[in-house]
Amino acid sequence: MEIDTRSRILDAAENLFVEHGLDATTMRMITADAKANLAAVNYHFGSKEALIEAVFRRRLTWLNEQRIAALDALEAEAQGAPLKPRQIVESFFGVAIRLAASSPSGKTFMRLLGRTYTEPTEFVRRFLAEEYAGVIARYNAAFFKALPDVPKEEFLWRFHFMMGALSYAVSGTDALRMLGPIDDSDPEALYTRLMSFLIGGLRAPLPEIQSQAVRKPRVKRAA
Amino acid sequence: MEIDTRSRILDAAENLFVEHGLDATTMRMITADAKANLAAVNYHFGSKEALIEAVFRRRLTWLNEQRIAALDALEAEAQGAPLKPRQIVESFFGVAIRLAASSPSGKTFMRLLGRTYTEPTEFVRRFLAEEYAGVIARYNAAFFKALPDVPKEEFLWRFHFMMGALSYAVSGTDALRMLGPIDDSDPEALYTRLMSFLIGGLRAPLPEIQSQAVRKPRVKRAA
DNA sequence: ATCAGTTTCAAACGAATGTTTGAATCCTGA
DNA sequence: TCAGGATTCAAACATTCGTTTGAAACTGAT
Repeated sequence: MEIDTRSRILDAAENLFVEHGLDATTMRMITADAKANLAAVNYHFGSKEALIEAVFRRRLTWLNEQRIAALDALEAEAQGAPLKPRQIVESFFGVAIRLAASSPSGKTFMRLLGRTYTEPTEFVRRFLAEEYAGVIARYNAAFFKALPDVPKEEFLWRFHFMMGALSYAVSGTDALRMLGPIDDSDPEALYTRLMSFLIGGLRAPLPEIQSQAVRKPRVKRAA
Repeated sequence: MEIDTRSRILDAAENLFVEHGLDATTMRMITADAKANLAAVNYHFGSKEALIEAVFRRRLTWLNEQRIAALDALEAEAQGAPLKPRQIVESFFGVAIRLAASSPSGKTFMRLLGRTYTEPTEFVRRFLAEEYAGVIARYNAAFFKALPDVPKEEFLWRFHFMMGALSYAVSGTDALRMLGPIDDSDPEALYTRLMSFLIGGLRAPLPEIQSQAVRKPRVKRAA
């Protein structure tokens, strides 16, 4: 037994959460996989909820730091000029895809994360929002600077759609496999494929929304 | 009490499944909401799993029949000529969006469905795949006829990405709300927004995948 | 070698789960 | 009107869940 019990539990939990979901993964499954006693989770983490939070925080904090750093680097290089939308998208989603591609456990985590956005469990959503608040604010500002003509609401929706595509991209190809024979062994290819799709969606002509309120000035092309 | 117990249970279960997830929704919550006795679910459906299956089948069968019908209508009108990719996408995703927009319970169901694609529960995935098999085959054929130059694998990936965007589009704006103030009250606007995004993604330039195998002849534009 | 602090362990806890039971009640057709 | 099947009901079933407990085992510094 090389690694300490705490880390073994984190790893085992991460894998089991992806495979069975948060609720369906029991303490007994986790401790059995981690070759630890049943009481070990409560001893090291306090509760199952605290363990879930620890599993997410371990990776998510790092992930969002990387995103901020990527944006910092881009903005430093641009010296005050607006970034290209493509650069912004690539820095945000690229970090995620690369994490998924870097290691089996990274992929495991990204699958878990993608699924959790829509998970209705209250406390998970709460600290997810909390963990994301800073990053979103930064990227929002960068996008508004890059595309001042695009209404903020339109961009938010597209960002939301992009998150959905990312989620499915990493969230396992189980659903995809039922559509036909698929090769998902090449992470680099996945990155390229997803990026093309995301940029295509982002740059699509803005729809003409028939709003109940006064119509905003129309912009034909997003970027 | 107008409606019969069986229907009341189906409606209550559908709502609760969206709000709390499949596992976290208990028989006691369902029967309480449906104003029925605890034993009623087992009496009318046999088990909780059978109830879940019934909840999905009630809507999903109808949904996919609509999709087939929409495709039939388009192909009849085209008289053997290939359809435009935009038509195909609109007929597949449009049916889903319209169901979500048609009624509160329709929206409820679409949110549930979107979340379930990535749900790891074995038996749910199995009959989901089974229910989708026919539709996917039809749409695959239509797409290949419309875009014979696009490698089937590329299209499958983009279809997968589009499903992700659809999922997030309907799967509640809980996640979206944490990004900023959002108005999701207008289903028509959502339909238009999502369509623009999907078509933009579908028509994006094909990525140049550096495959390990022999490179397929490259096509610069998908459609 | 001793001992305080940390970690592991087997066992049990109460609460909540899906399901079953058998009697009570409702409804319908003869 | 009344028998008989369909439905509802309160109660209990066996399991399983996350958590707690108190003793045993281990660890490293004095």
